[in-house]
Amino acid sequence: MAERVGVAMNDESVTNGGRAKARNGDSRPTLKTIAFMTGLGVTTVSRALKDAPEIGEETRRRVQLVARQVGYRPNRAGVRLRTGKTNVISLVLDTEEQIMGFVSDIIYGVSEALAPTPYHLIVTPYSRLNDPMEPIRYVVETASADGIIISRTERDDPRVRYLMERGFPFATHGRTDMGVVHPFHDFDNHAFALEAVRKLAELGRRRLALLAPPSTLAYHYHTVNGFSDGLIETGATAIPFNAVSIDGSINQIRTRTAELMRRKNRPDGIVSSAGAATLAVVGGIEDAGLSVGRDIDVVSKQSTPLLHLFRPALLVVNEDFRLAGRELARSVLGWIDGADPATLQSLSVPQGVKGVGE
Amino acid sequence: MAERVGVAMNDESVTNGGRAKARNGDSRPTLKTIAFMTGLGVTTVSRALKDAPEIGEETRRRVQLVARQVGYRPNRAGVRLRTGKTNVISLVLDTEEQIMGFVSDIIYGVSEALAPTPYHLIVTPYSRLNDPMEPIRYVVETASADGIIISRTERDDPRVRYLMERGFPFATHGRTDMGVVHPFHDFDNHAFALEAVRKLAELGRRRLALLAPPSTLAYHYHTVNGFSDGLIETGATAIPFNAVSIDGSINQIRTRTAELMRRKNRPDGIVSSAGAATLAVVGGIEDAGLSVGRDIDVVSKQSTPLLHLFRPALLVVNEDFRLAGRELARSVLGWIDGADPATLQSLSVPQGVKGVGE
DNA sequence: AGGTCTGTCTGTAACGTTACAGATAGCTTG
DNA sequence: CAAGCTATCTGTAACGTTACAGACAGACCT
Repeated sequence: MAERVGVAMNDESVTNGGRAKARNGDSRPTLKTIAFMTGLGVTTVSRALKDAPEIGEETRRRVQLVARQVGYRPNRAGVRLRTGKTNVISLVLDTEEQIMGFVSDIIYGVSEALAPTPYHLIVTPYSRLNDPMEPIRYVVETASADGIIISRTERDDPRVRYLMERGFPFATHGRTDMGVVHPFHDFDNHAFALEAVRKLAELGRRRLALLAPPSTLAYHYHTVNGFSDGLIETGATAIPFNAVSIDGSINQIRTRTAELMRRKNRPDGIVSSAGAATLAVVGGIEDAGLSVGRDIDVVSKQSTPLLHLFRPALLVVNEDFRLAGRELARSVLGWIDGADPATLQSLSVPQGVKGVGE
Repeated sequence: MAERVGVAMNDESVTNGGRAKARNGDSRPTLKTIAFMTGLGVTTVSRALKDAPEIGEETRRRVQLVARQVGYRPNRAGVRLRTGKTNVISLVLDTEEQIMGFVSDIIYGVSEALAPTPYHLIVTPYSRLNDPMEPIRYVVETASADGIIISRTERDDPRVRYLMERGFPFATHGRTDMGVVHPFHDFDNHAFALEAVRKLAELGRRRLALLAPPSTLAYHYHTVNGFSDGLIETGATAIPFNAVSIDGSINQIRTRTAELMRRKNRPDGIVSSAGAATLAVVGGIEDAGLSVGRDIDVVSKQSTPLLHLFRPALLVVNEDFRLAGRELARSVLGWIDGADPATLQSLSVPQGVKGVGE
């Protein structure tokens, strides 16, 4: 048996005057409810709640008090229909993405940044095997979000071009190389690869291989360039990894690594751009009868501090994806709020190569 | 320079008659656009598009053709405001969740199931350190979704109680033990633990420890019961794990395991309920100077087939979280569509304990 | 012929919000 | 004292959709 709840109201069906028309207790309060309770017009209530200038101080306080009392929350559909503002950020994710939970870290990071705002996070999936433009077009055409966060950014990314043309707010995880200014957050992969090579050189390693991101992605180039710069600086030699990237399957990476390690001129140092891939690399090394830390050293990025449990001799550089999520969210929100995109770019600098326990 | 697009329309500001009022080419088409183009009323168009019965066959086809041509997509805000239907499913996630990407797998699974529907997925984060009811209340009170997916289900879960009372559609990841019928998807953790014990017994292991889920969660009990049943069946002995669950930190689990392994009556078999935790367990075992496969065997659940790369001797049982996501989505959608909740429960059966390469 | 039914189609109102264009009252100003 | 200002507050209309209550024609009965 339901208790009688709420304030008694004259639910007159006045169609034109409208002042007294209001819902009774059961459904959630609207502006009309508060208007009725305070004896004000809905317009006044609406403005009072958003601190508009032409509202009397006392009225404002009264309205806000009542609104708090009845637990008023603006109806998103109403706002959205009227203003076109969705209060939604769309995170576009590739469902082919492999293993290891950096995706959840990004999501949590974005959520964290969105929590104190009225924005909701909606996940828009796609498969990179199909058309990567499709989800972007969908969001823009149906205006289902106020901003978009993109990952797997390419050097010349059609999604970025499309969104720039339309002036639709977005931020990319990873920089592009298109000569256009847009918000992004990126990890400094050049610095990562450079420091990795330095570390390996320091350990006396001279023949280095790089397991890079797929060449379609922007940060492939940063990584490769950092690696090259490191080779030049240290005088070490590059041993090419045979047609495989961190996007390869576990088994593929493992096999290719084993092949590589059985060659005469095998590497004595490897730089790996992803934690999960590194597990496969180590598997391949050991398949070839060799041992990490003795025959070879491996420097790997990792997003979760687990690799040392695997092989204590591994060297790691941490990449914080939760931070990335936060920064990306801050960037899109900034753009939506009208900030200059040039000020919404951030780079996360690696904190150095670490051994076990460091 | 923008091309001239779209059909020329008389944008008369007829306020009452209304038939001819329509937008010109730039913004997205609405029912009014199609009504104008076909010469029909908006109501007719609306009904024709949803295959309502009282629309003539030819009219229906004509409307649908035009709609397709102009790329009509219903305005979500309009629908939502009018009908109260949000076409949104909320996935409520704990941001304290540790490591390893099973969260992304669930998200991808849910996305997959939602893709062919008009539903969007919104991620509603919370911290289990604060009030777990808060996100649920928020979604229900603001009617910001048509259905909710809950994880970290407890045996007697207040969220389930709350939602049942209000008849709000939801599905839980994990069963409850509350005597109420509600949709869920669960992995058969009883079977997992039972099979794990059997396998260990088969290998001659007699003193078994269990690293269980935290006792707040429903599947803690399934796991513990399966483990117990296995002990009874095989006559093996339980060695209690000292106050630690898979929710513990990596270091905590590692330390506790090492302590355990240094005791006189140390276990010669361990069952672990989570892949990430298992890495720590193995770390602890080796800290104590012992070796997996020789001094002890470990059976672990894993969501991503990576553990064998870590220690080939590990035994694993796979849990498919993408499948879980799909099933959870199907369950909520089913409830929303009015299906009997009793038919929306599913259990995923472990596919057996596997060694390397199996 | 008059009535009723059926198959199609129709306009109006409403969901909750905000932009806009006033309205009112009290004050100041010339 | 009229005119103008300022500080507050107001109602109406519109965003795009669907529920509802018809309206109209033609067919079918009696």
